[in-house]
Amino acid sequence: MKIAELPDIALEDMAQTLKVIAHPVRLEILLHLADSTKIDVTTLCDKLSCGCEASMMSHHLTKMKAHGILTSVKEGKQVYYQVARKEVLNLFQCMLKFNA
Amino acid sequence: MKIAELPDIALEDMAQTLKVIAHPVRLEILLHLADSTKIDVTTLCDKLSCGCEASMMSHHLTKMKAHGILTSVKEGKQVYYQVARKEVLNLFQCMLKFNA
DNA sequence: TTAATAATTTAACAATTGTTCATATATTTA
DNA sequence: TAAATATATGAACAATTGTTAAATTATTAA
Repeated sequence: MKIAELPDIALEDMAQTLKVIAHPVRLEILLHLADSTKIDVTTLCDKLSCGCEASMMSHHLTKMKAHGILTSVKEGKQVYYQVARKEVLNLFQCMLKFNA
Repeated sequence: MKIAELPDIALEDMAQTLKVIAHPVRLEILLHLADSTKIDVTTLCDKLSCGCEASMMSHHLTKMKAHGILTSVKEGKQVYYQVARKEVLNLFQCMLKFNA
C-alpha cells in the first residue's frame, strides 16, 4: 500500500497515541505484556527493571488505559492489565528495523 | 519473531525516537516526504496543511535530523530534506492497523 | 556591493508531561 | 469491625517540549 493512498489519517490522534507509548517505562510495560496475557500492578512492579513503585506504575497504566492501549479487569484485590490490541506490539518490530 | 526474543532493546532510545515522531506536524512532514524524494523548507511550508512558517518548520526539521530521522543537502539557497531510512514509514501502516 | 531570498538560530515564554508523596478507596483476612 | 493489602487519585512541583518573534547567516541576483 502506498503511503499517499492511506485513508484519512488523523494525525493528531496518531501523534497522541504515539506520545503515550513513547516513554521508556511504558514501553517496558508493553514489552512485558506482550508475553504474559495479563498481569497485576504489584507483579509488574516486581518484574520490570524500571524500579517503579505502585503509584507511579498505576499512573502509567491508567494513562495507557485511558488511551485505549490497555484494558483491565479487577479480580479481588488486584487489577489485571493486558494490551487492548496485539497490533501495538508491531511497533517494536517496526522500530527495531528502523534502528538496524 | 517472538517479542520476548527481540535483541536488547534500548528502550530509552526507542522512546526518544518515538517522542520526536509523535507530533502532528512532524508526522505530516514524514507523510509528505514518503512520496517526494526530497523537498525544501519553503515548499514544505506551502504544501502542508499545518500552516507552519519557515522558522517553525525549520525547528521541526532540525529536530528530526538531529535524531537521525531525516537527512538534508544544501543546493544553492535551499536545503532539501529527505527521510534517512524509509523504514520509519512502516510506522504509518503499523499505527493504522492499530487504530482500525 | 546592496538588496532580496532561504534557512537557521536564539532567547523568552507557554504548555504539556513526568514524578513524588500523601491520601483515599476497595477488598480481603484476622 | 479493625488491620492489612492492592490500587487509584490528587495536588504540588520539576522537567521537558512547543511556539513565537527577532536577529543571524548564507546565497544569489540586481
